[in-house]
Amino acid sequence: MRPLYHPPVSEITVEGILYALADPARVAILSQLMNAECEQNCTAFAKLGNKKMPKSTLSQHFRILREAGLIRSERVGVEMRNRIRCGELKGKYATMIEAILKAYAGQKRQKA
Amino acid sequence: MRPLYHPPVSEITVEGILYALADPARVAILSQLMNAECEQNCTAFAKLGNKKMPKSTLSQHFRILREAGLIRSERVGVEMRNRIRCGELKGKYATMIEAILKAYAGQKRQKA
DNA sequence: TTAATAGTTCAGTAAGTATGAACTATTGAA
DNA sequence: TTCAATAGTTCATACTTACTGAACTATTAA
Repeated sequence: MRPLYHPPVSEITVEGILYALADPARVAILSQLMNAECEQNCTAFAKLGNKKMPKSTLSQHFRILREAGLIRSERVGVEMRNRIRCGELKGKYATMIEAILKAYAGQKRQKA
Repeated sequence: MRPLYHPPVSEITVEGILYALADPARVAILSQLMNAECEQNCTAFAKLGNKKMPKSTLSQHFRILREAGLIRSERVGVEMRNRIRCGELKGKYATMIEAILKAYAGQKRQKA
């Protein structure tokens, strides 16, 4: 099992972040991680938006979020703890990410 | 030649916009359209970011921006005039789009 | 008509995505 | 230890999507 790659802040790009967030499932994950205010394991997201997701798919979503520089994953015992890279993203990308999450939230509210 | 499709505001989605803007070429187009403050034809973008782009590729980029609801294209004589759907996007998505363009601009400045 | 301009569409290939199945890593018994 | 359970990761394959040269469409003008 290859070690998880976390890009340094200097390698994080706007297009990488947008690519990662162009999928509602990944935005839902990020959103939940943000609200949780604490790290969560992957299984906490097994069913997002009333549809259950295969764990392989979920794993890919986490990889993409991780490699975009949005989250940090760390193994603790049998599980993988994920948390937002808040401190590192602040300043450069915080405004954009917040605006995206807010727009998604507004859209979700409107559909309901 | 099939008629160009412009989604109504109700069909514009956050994920669609993010997908469209997850490509630097398309962001460059949108950015230039925004700064131009007037409509521009496609050829105005033939070389973005110091690399010339095949016109078929450019055409696809415009189609994606159009179908995401970000721009409106209209034939005028032989050329196709493109402009941002400013008024329609205001309120719902303006903040997000501005934040994205600003983040891209910051990134570009830093690379230079 | 014919040519020029400005794209659009098609076709083929290349690259990316989703997911079941198999595998890895860790913990906790028996 | 060995076995099972838990929590993912990686692989293989099918499927979808993107890039781009070539062919086509639409408009204008000579």
